[in-house]
Amino acid sequence: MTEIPTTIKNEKLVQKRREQIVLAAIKLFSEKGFHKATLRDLSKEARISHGNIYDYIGSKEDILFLIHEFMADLADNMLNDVMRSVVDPVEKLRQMVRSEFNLMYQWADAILLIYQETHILSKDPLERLLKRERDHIAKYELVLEECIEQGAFREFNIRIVANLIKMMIDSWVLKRWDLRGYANRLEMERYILDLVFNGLLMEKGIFVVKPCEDS
Amino acid sequence: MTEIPTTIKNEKLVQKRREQIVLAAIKLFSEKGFHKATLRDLSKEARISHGNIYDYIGSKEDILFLIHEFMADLADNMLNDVMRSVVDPVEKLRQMVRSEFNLMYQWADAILLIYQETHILSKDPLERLLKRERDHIAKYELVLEECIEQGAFREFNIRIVANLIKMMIDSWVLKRWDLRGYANRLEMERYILDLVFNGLLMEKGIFVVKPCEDS
Amino acid sequence: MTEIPTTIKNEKLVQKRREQIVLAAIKLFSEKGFHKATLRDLSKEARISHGNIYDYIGSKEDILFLIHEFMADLADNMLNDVMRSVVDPVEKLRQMVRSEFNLMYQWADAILLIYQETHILSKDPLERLLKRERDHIAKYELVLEECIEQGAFREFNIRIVANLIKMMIDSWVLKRWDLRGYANRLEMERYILDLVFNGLLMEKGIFVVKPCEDS
Amino acid sequence: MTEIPTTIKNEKLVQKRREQIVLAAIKLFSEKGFHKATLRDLSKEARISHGNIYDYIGSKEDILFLIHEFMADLADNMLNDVMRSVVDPVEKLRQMVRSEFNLMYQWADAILLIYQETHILSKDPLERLLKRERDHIAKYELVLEECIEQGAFREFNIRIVANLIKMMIDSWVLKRWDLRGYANRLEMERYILDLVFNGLLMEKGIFVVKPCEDS
DNA sequence: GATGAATGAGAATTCATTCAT
DNA sequence: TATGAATGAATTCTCATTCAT
Repeated sequence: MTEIPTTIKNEKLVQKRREQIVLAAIKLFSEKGFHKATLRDLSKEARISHGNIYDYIGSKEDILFLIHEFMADLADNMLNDVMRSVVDPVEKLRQMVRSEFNLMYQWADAILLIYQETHILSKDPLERLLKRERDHIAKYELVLEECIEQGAFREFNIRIVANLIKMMIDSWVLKRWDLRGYANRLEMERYILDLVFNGLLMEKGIFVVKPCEDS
Repeated sequence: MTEIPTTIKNEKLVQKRREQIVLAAIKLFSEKGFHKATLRDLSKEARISHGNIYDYIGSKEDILFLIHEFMADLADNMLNDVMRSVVDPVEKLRQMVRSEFNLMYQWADAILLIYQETHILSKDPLERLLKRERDHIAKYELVLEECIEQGAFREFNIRIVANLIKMMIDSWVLKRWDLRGYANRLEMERYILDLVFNGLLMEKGIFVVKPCEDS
Repeated sequence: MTEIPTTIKNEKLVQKRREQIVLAAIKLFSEKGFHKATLRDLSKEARISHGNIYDYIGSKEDILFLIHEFMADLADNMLNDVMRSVVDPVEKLRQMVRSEFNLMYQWADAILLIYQETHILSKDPLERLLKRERDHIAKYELVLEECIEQGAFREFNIRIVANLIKMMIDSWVLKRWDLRGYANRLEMERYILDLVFNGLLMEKGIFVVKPCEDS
Repeated sequence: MTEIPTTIKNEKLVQKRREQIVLAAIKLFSEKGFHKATLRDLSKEARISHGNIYDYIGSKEDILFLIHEFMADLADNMLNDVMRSVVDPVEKLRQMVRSEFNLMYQWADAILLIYQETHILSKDPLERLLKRERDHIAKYELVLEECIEQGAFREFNIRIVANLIKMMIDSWVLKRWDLRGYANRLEMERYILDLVFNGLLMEKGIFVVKPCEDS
């Protein structure tokens, strides 16, 4: 599925070494940033000789892509599990948010890295990455649609809501310095869901947000 | 206010040259990324000679900081204007969101840059940057508080909501590839406010988000 | 006769594998040059596994030496055949030139390679190589001597003429880009012999090349 | 005339530094070969910092091209001088050969280098190089033509003779190990001219080299 | 203040060679 | 014998930064 070139024939070994590389890279790149981390450091961290690394990747940039694939696989599995095991759509959404939080909590470094460094990728891998991100968001869209069909949610632009929800979850990573200490992970989940479900207004319909001509 | 060192006495000139540098840097860093853009390119773009740049900054990194200061100044002025000219807190919030969108629309590149590259900054300038970000969010907190006091909004963790709102606005830049084509800027403003104000649920209170023990 | 080390006992196998290697190397080195051609490519071309090559050679450099030995063997056999089968010395010379051309025509790549890359060899193998080149030229010297003794050729510095003749033949390879299209192989043979035998002057003796003090 | 890229604006300086580089390169590449000589060594030899070298060339390969240009300029000037100052065509040819020898004597290393390493050049510079070589040979062709017109030389394929003469001269460099000790430079000149003018045969026309069908 | 030539540390990458299986 | 994974020395080139003019 991944087309990163390798000269190694043993597939199992490729899998294993790449995981070594990815894990070491998440750690190192998070500490020093992608550019300041050298492949020499990385090879030490991954316990692979630095020449050998190039038997498993084509360039330093590829590692960024591998990190994303790694995370995307985790996220896919996770959401698929939830979507399979929960029936009620609103509850499903709730569980998805919770799982996403769980994942993010464990892999905060990797997720931040993805936000910060993947713009470095060249056209092709970048497109693949965006495609996978898109597919991820699409799972939320699916559930939102079910919520609306079931009559629990009012009509809304589904894609936008899906993205906004994902964004709010990610804010836990992107704004950690400003949020930590003000809520723990569980509260944060709750706040987000509460906001998304109920909004801020005291009374429904009091404040109608009208279409507005530009200033 | 800025402590970036300069050997130049004429303050006006410093101001002017630094703006040249910042504007050129936003363009260049956005196109190529901070690391791939060289100071040679930058000096060409800024129409300042190569060596002369170092009379106005101490290091390449400083430019990142200057970009943030530049943007933060713009944002401050903007929000201050709104807060001064509007009385009703809910309306004030609405106008703030709109202004923020306006700014972001014009400076999308710079904002993305700040998300992606400022992690490079070393401790001191990074702390100053975070402080300014904090102050920016604090303005939203202020208004949210007013909304609650006035009885328009229910009680909520203000800091979190403020961050979530800012995050949703920024999603327009961070997820542009997934949102563009699904809403224009004005619709996006509306969607966000609608979501924040009213939530998704058909009927208020139907779905109570309970505190939840962890899984 | 060749002292390139090998760990392999079976001599026939050594012979066979080395020929695989030499033929692949001529092709590859000619296409890419000695340095840009990697042993990985070579092993693919030679259909020998990467590591196995080192059971038949000691270093990449050795391959260059093997190529020369291979060519020198061919050339020796060829000249020996001619020298054995022709009696008249002038005719013998003529046939030698022709055979040399024939060989060169088939192995142009290898001969060019030898001119271009053997300077890489280290002292010992280089000396052996030069020795064999010397022996090759010596065969021409032998025949030239016969021609003079027989009274067909006038006295001349034999070694120099022998080298000049060989050089002219090789020019077909060394200057192919400038000669191809101006003469085919057969004409070229004829031109060279004509020049060597008759010179350019209309009338014998008109232009005496005098010993000359330097400018 | 040379399109090798430079970031330096002062043309005189470019000229000067490039000469430093070329002279150092001839020495170093001759000693170690193009590939084994590192740019670090070169920079030391040329007394230019190794970063600075890249302000005058685009890549290591370019140096090879510069060497050829340098030599070709020398050769052009030299031949032009002779052709301008001598009238009699046969004498002109003689002087050209002598001058060529002179040049080769001083720059033997560079000429060998050109034979051995320029095949490394990529398409474009290689074509330019071959063009200049062609132009060089063409000067001999011109003079040969005059010799024929004047009735001194018999008809012959001019391009081929021109190349053969040049080749014989170069043999002094290409086969130095086999010729040195057998003739000094002045004798060598004489031998070549004698051979080219008079041929080897005792009597003119005794041995007619016939067109020959292939074997 | 401005210019642009010079410096040199540093990094990714390649590949001949080794060696366990 | 053969395979192919692993090693690590070595090298080109880049570019932030300095400094003489």
